[in-house]
Amino acid sequence: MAERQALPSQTRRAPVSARGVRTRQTLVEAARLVFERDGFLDARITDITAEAGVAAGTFYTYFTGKEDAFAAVMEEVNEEMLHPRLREIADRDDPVAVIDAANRAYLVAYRRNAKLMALMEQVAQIDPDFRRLRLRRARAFGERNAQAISRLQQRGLADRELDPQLAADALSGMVSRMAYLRYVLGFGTASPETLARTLTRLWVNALGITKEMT
Amino acid sequence: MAERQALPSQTRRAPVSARGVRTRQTLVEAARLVFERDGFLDARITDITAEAGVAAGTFYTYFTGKEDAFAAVMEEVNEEMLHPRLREIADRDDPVAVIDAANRAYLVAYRRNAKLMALMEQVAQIDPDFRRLRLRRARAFGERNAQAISRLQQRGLADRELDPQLAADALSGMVSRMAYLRYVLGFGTASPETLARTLTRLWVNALGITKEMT
Amino acid sequence: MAERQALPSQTRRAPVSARGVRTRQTLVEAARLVFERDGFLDARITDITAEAGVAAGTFYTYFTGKEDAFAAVMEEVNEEMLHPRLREIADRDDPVAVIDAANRAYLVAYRRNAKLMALMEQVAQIDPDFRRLRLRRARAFGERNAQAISRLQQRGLADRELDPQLAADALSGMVSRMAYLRYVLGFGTASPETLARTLTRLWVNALGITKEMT
Amino acid sequence: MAERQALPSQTRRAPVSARGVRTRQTLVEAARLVFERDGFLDARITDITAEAGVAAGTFYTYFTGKEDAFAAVMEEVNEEMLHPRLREIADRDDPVAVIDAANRAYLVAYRRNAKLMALMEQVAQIDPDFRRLRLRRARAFGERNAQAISRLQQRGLADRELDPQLAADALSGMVSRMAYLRYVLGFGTASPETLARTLTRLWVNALGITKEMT
DNA sequence: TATGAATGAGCATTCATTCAT
DNA sequence: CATGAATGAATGCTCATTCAT
Repeated sequence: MAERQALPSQTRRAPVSARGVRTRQTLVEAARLVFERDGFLDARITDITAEAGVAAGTFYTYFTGKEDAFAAVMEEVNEEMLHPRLREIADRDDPVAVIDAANRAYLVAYRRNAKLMALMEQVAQIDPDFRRLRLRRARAFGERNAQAISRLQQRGLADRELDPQLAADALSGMVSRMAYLRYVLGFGTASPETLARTLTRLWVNALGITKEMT
Repeated sequence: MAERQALPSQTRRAPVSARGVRTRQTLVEAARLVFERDGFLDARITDITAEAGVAAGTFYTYFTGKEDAFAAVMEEVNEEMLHPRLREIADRDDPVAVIDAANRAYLVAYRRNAKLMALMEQVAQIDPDFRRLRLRRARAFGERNAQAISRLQQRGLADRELDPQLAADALSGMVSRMAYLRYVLGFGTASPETLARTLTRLWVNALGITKEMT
Repeated sequence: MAERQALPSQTRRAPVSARGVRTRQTLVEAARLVFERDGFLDARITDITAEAGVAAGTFYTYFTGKEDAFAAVMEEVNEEMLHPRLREIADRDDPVAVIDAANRAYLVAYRRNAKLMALMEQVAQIDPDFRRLRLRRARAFGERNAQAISRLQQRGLADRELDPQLAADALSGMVSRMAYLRYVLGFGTASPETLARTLTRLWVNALGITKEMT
Repeated sequence: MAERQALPSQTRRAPVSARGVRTRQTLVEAARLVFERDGFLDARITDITAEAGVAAGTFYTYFTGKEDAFAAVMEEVNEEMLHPRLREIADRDDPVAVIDAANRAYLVAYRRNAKLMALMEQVAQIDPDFRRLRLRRARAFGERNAQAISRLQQRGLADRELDPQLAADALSGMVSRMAYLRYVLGFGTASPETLARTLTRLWVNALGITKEMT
C-alpha cells in the first residue's frame, strides 16, 4: 500500500556549508508550495526561487531541473506513505486485521498528502523517469502482497483459484484508485474509516478469507 | 466499465459542405496519428495539419485548439468503449456471466485502444475540462453498477454488509486500473482472458456472490 | 464646421441587380454596427458578413477591403455633418448669429454621430488615405472660414491684427476639439447649448467682433 | 499646454544592476527610433531588440509589451512638454506675457517632438489605457487654466460671462490642435513665433483681456 | 555560494483574401 | 451573385538555463 521513491536520472550533490543546507531546504519548501499550487507543468522555476526569496540562478546550485526538485519534494512525502506505523496496532496473525490496518493507514496518509499524490500521478503520466519509477514500485509492492496471498492460500485461508500476483495487483490498485477518486477528484464524502471498512470487506471477500478461518 | 464522452468548453460548428466534412475527417485521423505518436503535450498543430496535407490555418476551421481536436479523436474511441455488444452474449439472469462478459469486453476494447486510453488518462491529469468530464462519467457509471449491486443484495445474492455505491466504485476502479497497468504500463504478460478470469473471480468473491445462489 | 468625405484609392462599382443593392445595403449597415462596436482595427470582415448574414466572400463583391467599407459607412454620416440646415435660421448679416448657429449645428450633429466621429479620428490616425483626405478637408474648410473672417476685417468688424487663415484654423479646431472631448472622451457634462454659448462667445471675442458693430 | 505622463496598467520593476540600467536605456532608445520610424502599430518587438542589439527575450526583462515600452519612451518626452522653463522669462503679473510664453514654449517643444506627439495621438486613439491617461491629464491641465481664468475674472481682467472651465478647455484645445495641424499634418508653413502671436492674440481676445487693463 | 541579466528556440493563432462550385 | 472552405504568412511571448560578477 506504499511505494518507494527513487531519484530521477540526474542530481546535484548535497550542499556542503550550513548556509547551503538552509538554502536548499528553503527551496524544497518553496517548490512544494508552488507544485501544490500550480501543478507540475505550470510550476515555473522562477516562481519557486521567488517564493524562496533567492535568485533564479541559485536553483541550479541545488537541482538539475524541475524533475530533480520534484523528486526532492516527494521524498518528504514518501517517508509517511512508505512506513505507516501500523505494525504496532495490528495482530500480525490476523490477516483481516492486517489488511484493514494497512488500508486505513494508506487512506489516512493519502488524504493528508492528497495534493502531492495527485502531482505524483500527474508527473508519472508525463515524465518517463517517474513513470518507470512508479512501475518498478508497483511491481515490488505487488510482489510483497502476492507472497502474502500465496501464504494464505497455502494455509488454506484464501481462495486457491486466484492467481496471487494478479490478485495482489488488482486489489492494491483498487485501494489506490479509491484513494485517488476520493481525495484527488473529490468523489463522494466518505470518511477514511467508511472507505476502509468497505475496501477491507471487499478485499477479504475477494480473497475468500472466511471469518471462521482466521 | 465504460465512460461517456462529452465535449470540452468550446467547439466549432460542423462543416456544411461535403468538402468540409471530408477535410475534417482527414484532420481527425491525422490528429489521432500524431497524438498516439507524440502524446498530447508534444503534439503540435502543425504536425497534424502537415500529416493531413492541409494548410495550418485550416485546423482552426474545424477545431478551437488541441483539446477540441483531442475530444474529436476520443469520440471515435468512446463508441467502442461505451457500447460493447455484450448483452447478446451474456445471460442477463446470471450475474457472474454478466460481470465476466463486461470485464472481458472492457479489457479487449482497452487493449485495442491502449494508446488513446493512456492519452485520456494523461489529458485528464492535465486538462481541467477533461478531468471534470471524467469525474462526471465515473459518477454516472458507478451509479449504474451500484444499482445492480443493490438489486443483487435485495435478492439475497450479494453481501449485504457492503455499501453498494462504494463497492461499485471500488470494483470498477479495480478493473480499469488493471487494464491501465497491463496495457498502458505494460505490466505483466497476462492475456485479457486470464485477467478477466481473475478480475471476475475477485469481483464475484468480493460481492459475495456464491455460485450455488445464481 | 463640416468636412467633405471623399473615397479611398479603390472601390467596387455599384451593384447592378436589385438583389445586389439590397445585399450591399445590408453589408453597410452591418459594417456600421461592427465598426461602432469594435473600432476600426478590431473590426473583422467576417464579423461584418456574419452580422449581415451573408458568406464571407460576398463582402468582396461590393468592397475592396475594410477601408472601402468604412468609407461607405462614413458617407452616410457625412451628409448630416456637411449640410446642417442652419441657413434657414440664422440672419446671414449677423455674424454672431451665423457663428452661433454653425457651432450649435455642428455640436448637435457631432453628438448624434459621436461613435463614428471617433472612428473617423481613429482611422485618420491610422490610414494614410483617410489622413490625406482629412487634411484636404481641413484646408478647404479653413479657407472658407478665412474668407469670412477676412470680409469681417475689411468691414471693420473684426480684429485686423489677426491672420485670417490661422485664426480660422485655430477657431475651427477649437470647436471640433471641444466636440471630441465632450462627446468622444466623455469629458464633462455640458449640453450642446452650454458648449455653443461658450464657444461662440470665445469665437466672437477672439475675432474682436464687438456687439455694437453688428 | 502640457499633460502629465502616467504609466499603463503593467510595468516591470526597475533593473537592479548597472548593466540592467544600461540595457534598459539602450532598449528605450531603440524603441524610440523604431516607433518614430514605423509608427506604433507597425513597430515590431524584434525590430526594437535587433536595433538595440539584444536578444528578443531581453525586451521582456524590462517591458511587459509594446505599450509599456511606448510609455517609457513617452516619459522622456513628457518632461520637456511638462516643464518648459518659462517662469524665468515671463512677468508673472502680466497675463498676456504669461500666456504668450506658455504658448510659445508649447509650440517649440511640440515641434521638436512632433513625431512622438503624433504617435501619442495615435496610441491614445487605439489603446484604452493611454486614452484614459490622456483624459485624466486634460482634466488636470484644464483645471489649472480654469483657476487662472477665474482669478482674472475676479480681478476684473477677463470676460465674466465665460465659464472658466469650458473656456480653459476650449483654448487649450485650440493650441494643441494647431500644433498638431502644423507639425504633425504639416499644415501650412507658419513658424512657432507666427503661430504663437496669432494664438495668443486669439486667446487674449477670447478672454477679453484688454491691454490697458494689465 | 549567490546573484540576476541575457539568451533564443519554438509554435499557436488570426484573418484578409481567393476561387471553385 | 452567393457560398464557405482553404490558404499561409507573420510574430509575440515564455522560461529553462547559463555565466560573468
